[in-house]
Amino acid sequence: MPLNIQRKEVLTYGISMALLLLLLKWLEAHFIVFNYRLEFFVGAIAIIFMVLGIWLAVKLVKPKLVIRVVEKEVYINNLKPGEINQKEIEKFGLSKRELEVLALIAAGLSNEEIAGKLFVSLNTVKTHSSNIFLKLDVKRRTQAIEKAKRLNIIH
Amino acid sequence: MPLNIQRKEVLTYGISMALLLLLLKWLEAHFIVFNYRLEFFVGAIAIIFMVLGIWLAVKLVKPKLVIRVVEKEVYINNLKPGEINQKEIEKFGLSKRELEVLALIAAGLSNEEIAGKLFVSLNTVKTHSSNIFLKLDVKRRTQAIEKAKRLNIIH
DNA sequence: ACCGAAATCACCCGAAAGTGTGAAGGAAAA
DNA sequence: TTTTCCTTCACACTTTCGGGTGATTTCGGT
Repeated sequence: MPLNIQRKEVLTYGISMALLLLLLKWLEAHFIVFNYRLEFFVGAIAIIFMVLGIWLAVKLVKPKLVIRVVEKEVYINNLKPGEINQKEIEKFGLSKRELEVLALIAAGLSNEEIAGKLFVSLNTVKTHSSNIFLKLDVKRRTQAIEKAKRLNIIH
Repeated sequence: MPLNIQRKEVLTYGISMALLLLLLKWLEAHFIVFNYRLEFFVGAIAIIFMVLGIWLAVKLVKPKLVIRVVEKEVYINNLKPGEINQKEIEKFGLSKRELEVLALIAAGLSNEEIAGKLFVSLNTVKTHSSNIFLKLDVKRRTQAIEKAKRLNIIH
């Protein structure tokens, strides 16, 4: 139990103590104390000093610290994993179809496979990918993948 | 000052109080108390109850609750970003040079650019990348990127 | 000293990717 | 209604990629 007793508080306590003893002396001198039963007198003293003790302790004892550690999950980039950055997409003006193609490119599909999956011709996929590269300002599909992943345009 | 007085503690205090009063009675009954001066007796009572009060207060003062929020970074896959999975690399038997080439492929470089960066010929880079595709069991560089990133072989 | 893996390079060929241009239909906006 | 954008497709052409084969050098381990 760490007691952080400061000089000022001790002084206050000392003065209180002295005053109480003075009162005691006065009571003894005037024989008033013996008008009451000894138990009552002792009980009063006990209560007074106990209250004083409680007051002292509450005043001076450093509050107990209970540290409750709460873990807060923090995602890097303010983005939950797998979340896409809509603002970046709008910034580059990528259309819905172009995003589909971009995602499939990043998945490692060839243009022909993409064409098959989207039910369009190979030439269409080529056009889309060319437009993607233009809008993203890249030269190759691998660069497009890198940039798109870095900017959270695709997961 | 919030006092959190619990039933058990109050009981303990009550018993202590009763014992003390019993002691007092006994002392009074045996007239031992009057062998000493009244001030000493009262002082003893005062000190005892003050200590009791202090003890009570210290015991019962509600501990101050401090909530400490610890930010915990959350990563997918138990791997820190940029951390690589050495076991996967060994599983595929990728050499050091092949890893370099793989990283540059994933960075979006062309074979020629990789050759320039590694001070080797274009044919060497082609050989490396072919071996990479064989070891990773993929057909294209984009597939290699996808697989390598998924398995944390590269960042 | 020898072996095997790694790294280097060359050449050829076919496949895939990317460029440029043009065009047509449809939907939404001005 | 006109314009703009999206989507679709074609064709020709260039570049890059990837497979196959073979060769040389270097380096660590037995």
